[in-house]
Amino acid sequence: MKSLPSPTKAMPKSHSLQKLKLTATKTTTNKNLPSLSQDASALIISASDKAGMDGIDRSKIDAIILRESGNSLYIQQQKRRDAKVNERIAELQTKKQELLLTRSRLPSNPALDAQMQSWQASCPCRATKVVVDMDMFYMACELLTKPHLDQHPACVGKGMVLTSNYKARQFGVRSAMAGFVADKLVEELSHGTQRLIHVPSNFALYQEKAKEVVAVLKEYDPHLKSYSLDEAYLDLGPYLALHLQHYSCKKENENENEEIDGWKKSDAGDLGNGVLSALPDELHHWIRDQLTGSAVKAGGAANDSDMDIKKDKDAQQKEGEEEASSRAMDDEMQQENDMEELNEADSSGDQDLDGDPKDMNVKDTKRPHQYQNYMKMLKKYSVETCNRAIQSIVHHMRALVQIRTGGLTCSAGIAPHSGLAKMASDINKPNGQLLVDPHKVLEFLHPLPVRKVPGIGRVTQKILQHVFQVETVEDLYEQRALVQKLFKNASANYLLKACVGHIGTSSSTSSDGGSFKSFGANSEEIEEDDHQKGISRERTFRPEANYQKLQEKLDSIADMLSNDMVRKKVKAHTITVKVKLNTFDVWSRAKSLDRNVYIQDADELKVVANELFASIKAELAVKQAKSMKKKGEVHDDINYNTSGIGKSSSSSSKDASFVLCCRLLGIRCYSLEHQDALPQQKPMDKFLTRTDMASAFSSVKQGHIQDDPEGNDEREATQMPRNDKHNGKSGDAPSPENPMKVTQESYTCPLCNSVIVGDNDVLNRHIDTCLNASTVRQVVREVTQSTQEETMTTDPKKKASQKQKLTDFW
DNA sequence: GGGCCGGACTATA
DNA sequence: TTCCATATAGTCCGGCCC
Ligand SMILES: Cc1cn([C@H]2C[C@H](O)[C@@H](COP(=O)(O)OP(=O)(O)OP(=O)(O)O)O2)c(=O)[nH]c1=O
Ligand SMILES: [Mg+2]
Repeated sequence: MKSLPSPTKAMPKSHSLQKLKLTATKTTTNKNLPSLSQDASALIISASDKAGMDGIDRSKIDAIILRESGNSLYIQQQKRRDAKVNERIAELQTKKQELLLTRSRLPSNPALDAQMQSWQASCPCRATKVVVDMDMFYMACELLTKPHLDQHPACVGKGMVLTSNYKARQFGVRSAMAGFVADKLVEELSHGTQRLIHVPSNFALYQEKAKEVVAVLKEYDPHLKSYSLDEAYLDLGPYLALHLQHYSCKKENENENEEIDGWKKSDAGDLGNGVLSALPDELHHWIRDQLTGSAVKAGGAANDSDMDIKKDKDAQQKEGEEEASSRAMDDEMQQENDMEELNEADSSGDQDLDGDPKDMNVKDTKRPHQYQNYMKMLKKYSVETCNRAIQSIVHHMRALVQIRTGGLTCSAGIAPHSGLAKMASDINKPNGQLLVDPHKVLEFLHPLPVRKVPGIGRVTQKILQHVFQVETVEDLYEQRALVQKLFKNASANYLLKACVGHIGTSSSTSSDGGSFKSFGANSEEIEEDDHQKGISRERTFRPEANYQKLQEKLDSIADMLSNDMVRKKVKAHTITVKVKLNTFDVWSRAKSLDRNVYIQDADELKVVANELFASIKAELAVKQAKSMKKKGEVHDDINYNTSGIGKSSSSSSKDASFVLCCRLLGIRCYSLEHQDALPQQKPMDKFLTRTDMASAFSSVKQGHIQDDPEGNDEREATQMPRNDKHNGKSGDAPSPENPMKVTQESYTCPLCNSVIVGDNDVLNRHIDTCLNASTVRQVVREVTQSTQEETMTTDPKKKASQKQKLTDFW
């Protein structure tokens, strides 16, 4: 029912929007689930409205997607997920009613409004933050050598669409879509006229091209941040300042800049005289050298003495020319200052010149005074002048990217805040750019659908829509009082800041648990902890139920991950194993090693991973046992117990044993530390044993080129007899998995796998026994684990005790 | 009450 | 027939320990 309002198209330059304003009360009465589309499709399909200028009816696209998706296990899982979201929405609606009581809206909160005012006021007075986003990146890289492909709808990725060209987008084909669905879209919507071409992904190529792009961009901002291959966040403040300085020296077109003279003279003096007639290229080279020159110094210092940067401050200062600071001076920073001192924002920062302790104490290490100086310089020029200049600079920059990469185009957003720039970069998407005037932030922002705000995804959007009747950012602003009350701190703050344009770093949301996190803001603030937080590997495969085979897969993943860690020279303190059942339900279990214990070795990783995997299996068994007991009995239908655990094959006998059937396994490591920063500590060497064979992997390495995320490679898969229902359980080996089918009236306990003869009562009694054995979990763990003699483990003691229990239990 | 953990969720490319 | 990925990161909350 009620389909989501078709997302607005790629927002043409003019911000004509379509906010269906549902004024006033509207839902005061319907307490629960007003009009939540039980369809689930709301959360599942569409909702994206990417830049793919489509010429085809959106409803047709959605219809095909829905039809092709059918009622697959995947879709079923999506619906379960959607149902949970609906529950949350219902809860929020209730809370909202409690808050509102009879009122239609909350009274304004002066404190809140003041706070928002300050956020708004902290907006940098010039738009210098730039976000560069490559156009259909992967595809564009492929088109470089296969330009003919662009004449047809095409995409990168086989099983999954990683990205697509515009011809394909017209048919609704977009990122993260299943390949077969994409095929159908093209076939049907072109009336059989065209077929979607799939290009295998080639990460090495994308990385290579990305490197070329970054090389160009760094000439404009040596401190740029890029969070993915196709995106970069830069702050052209310094560049812009030097650029303007040059021209103002050249001709006095700007009256406003008097005080700035000091700067001009000292820094660009020579340029002012000798490069007056510098061509754009020469000017660029000069500025580039100015920036990179200092960047090198600053960068080096920063990297080396991460912790002592504060001390370096003096040193840096005397240098005078280094401006590494550009990074440090960030929206976020300003914001923080504003928060505490609720003033300034503009002109100030003089004090900073002499290491101000207060600023320092806050995590922020280096306080780029230099950066502030550049910003001060910019203020000497009118907003219009700055806008014009930076537009031109960015235009040249994009052209340079295209030239240096042999044809790749990109789009850019320019704004006073990185988040805004990010949003702006999407608007003139194919090979275009857009600047958000510092004075017209809200005019740009408010008409946009909230989904456009980085950090607000499908779920948050749905919540905002159904609980607050919020469609656009302006609607969100209007609901600020309620938003503040119903969302958790971090989330509420993020949303509130966002609706007044203060979009930098993000966070996550979801009011009662979720969270939305955004990405690094612009060039600074976050910078300091740019160290990797986690590293992981996961693999999807044809659903497999044989535990041993699954263990082998897990081991292989551990090998890959270990290699990655060795390459990156990091060790992990916490390991988590992720499992996706054939039902698409995901489970994970984590374990932190003993204090100060970090691992990297493949074999050690395998031990921990297997342990965790076993524990997942055990817990799922318990889960099934409980649900089974609750339901009163074991039946042989395809019970969809969300745990996704199917009972073993035997379709005839009432077999309660469960078979953990997964379609994906993954290992994630976090709490990372650089190996060199760790004391040699090899605690409990005796347990680590390690037959050195691990070193075998160290060889080769083609430089961690990310694997192809696009589902099916050519991994055997595809073929395989697959007997009807219940994916075939091959003749399981000795593993406890598929207990030989038992004759009628006998059950197999999902916990201990022992065969129980008797009726349901008997079975339930037995299950109770198993469940009551508080040690079940550990037991199972031990069992599966025991196979790996030499269990290293970080807790030899605990291990021992478990072993004890194990023997007791059994 | 602070800090660490673990597990579920959300988000982005 | 086939038949929905991979890698990273941040938030929130309940538990547990001290
Ligand atoms: C969105 C998305 C992108 N990607 C990859 C493929 C994309 O080419 C690359 C960059 O993502 P995007 O910038 O989101 O998309 P794009 O560059 O292909 O197209 P656009 O012109 O709209 O910017 O990241 C994925 O692998 N999975 C995803 O879910
Ligand atoms: Mg892109």
